[in-house]
Amino acid sequence: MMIVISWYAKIPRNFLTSLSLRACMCGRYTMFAKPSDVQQRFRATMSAEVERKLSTPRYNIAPTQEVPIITSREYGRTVEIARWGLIPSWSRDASLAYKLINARAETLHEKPSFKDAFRKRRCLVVANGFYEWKNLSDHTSTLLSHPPPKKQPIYVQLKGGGLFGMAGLWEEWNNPATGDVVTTCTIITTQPNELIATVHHRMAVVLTPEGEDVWLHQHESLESLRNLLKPLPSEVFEMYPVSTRVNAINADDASMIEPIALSELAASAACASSKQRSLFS
DNA sequence: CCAGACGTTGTT
DNA sequence: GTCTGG
DNA sequence: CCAGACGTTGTT
DNA sequence: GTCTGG
Repeated sequence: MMIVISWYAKIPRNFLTSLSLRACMCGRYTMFAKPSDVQQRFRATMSAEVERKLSTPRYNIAPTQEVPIITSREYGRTVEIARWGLIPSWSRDASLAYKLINARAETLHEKPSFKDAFRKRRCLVVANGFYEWKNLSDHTSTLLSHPPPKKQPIYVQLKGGGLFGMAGLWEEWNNPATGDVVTTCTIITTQPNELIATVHHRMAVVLTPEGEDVWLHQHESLESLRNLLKPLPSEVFEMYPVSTRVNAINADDASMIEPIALSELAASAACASSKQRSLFS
């Protein structure tokens, strides 16, 4: 903490106020609702196996892991399980997957990796909330000799903590090595609303229930689909800092989303502008 | 035509 | 599969 | 997203 | 630094 204070003293005021804090979107999220709540919220059916997998609440879902998605089938909506990280059907191997955890809304209609899935395989990625990491170290590092890298994880959810669907795409890939069919998915990102813009320049596309209906409808015009890929207003979200324990891949329990005490906000409190700091209270 | 890439994030 | 680069 | 690895040869 | 794994 003493070190943090000494940095603060060295940073020119105008520099501090122009500091833009950065973090990443959609690299980690939560889904801890009961299977029956998922069914009800999305009017979807699920197999016994899916129900079994959803019965474990998740507070730290990471790329490459199995996640629940909502797809639209001839017989209605279903909850299915997909691996997070899209593998296009034409991939020779699975190496692209770790790169394709997000798809940019602005360009997905023209990218070879997403184009076909955008037309034919849209889905909802079911979530209770997601994490962002505020990077508090980059600009200050040019002024200070040895600043320790500081990142503050922030949890974002709908006010009240309700379930929501993120716009996603899914694919089936045939693994030539094993013959297995692998179902994968990706989460679409777009420009942020004002609240999330204080943290980062991208955000996941969260749909309204009405938007979900359009997104999952099989024969929508590409234009009306693209119109859905916009940020929901700031007013529907709330966010707060959480423990860095979420950094550890294997940490996964309800304490991940507990607000941490202001006294634990060392670096973020020291570096954040007053406007950004107000978000913590 | 064939060969080769096919992506996002953040950081600089 | 589909697009870009040569 | 963060954490952790980052390699080959030969031997078992 | 960059890639893979979770």
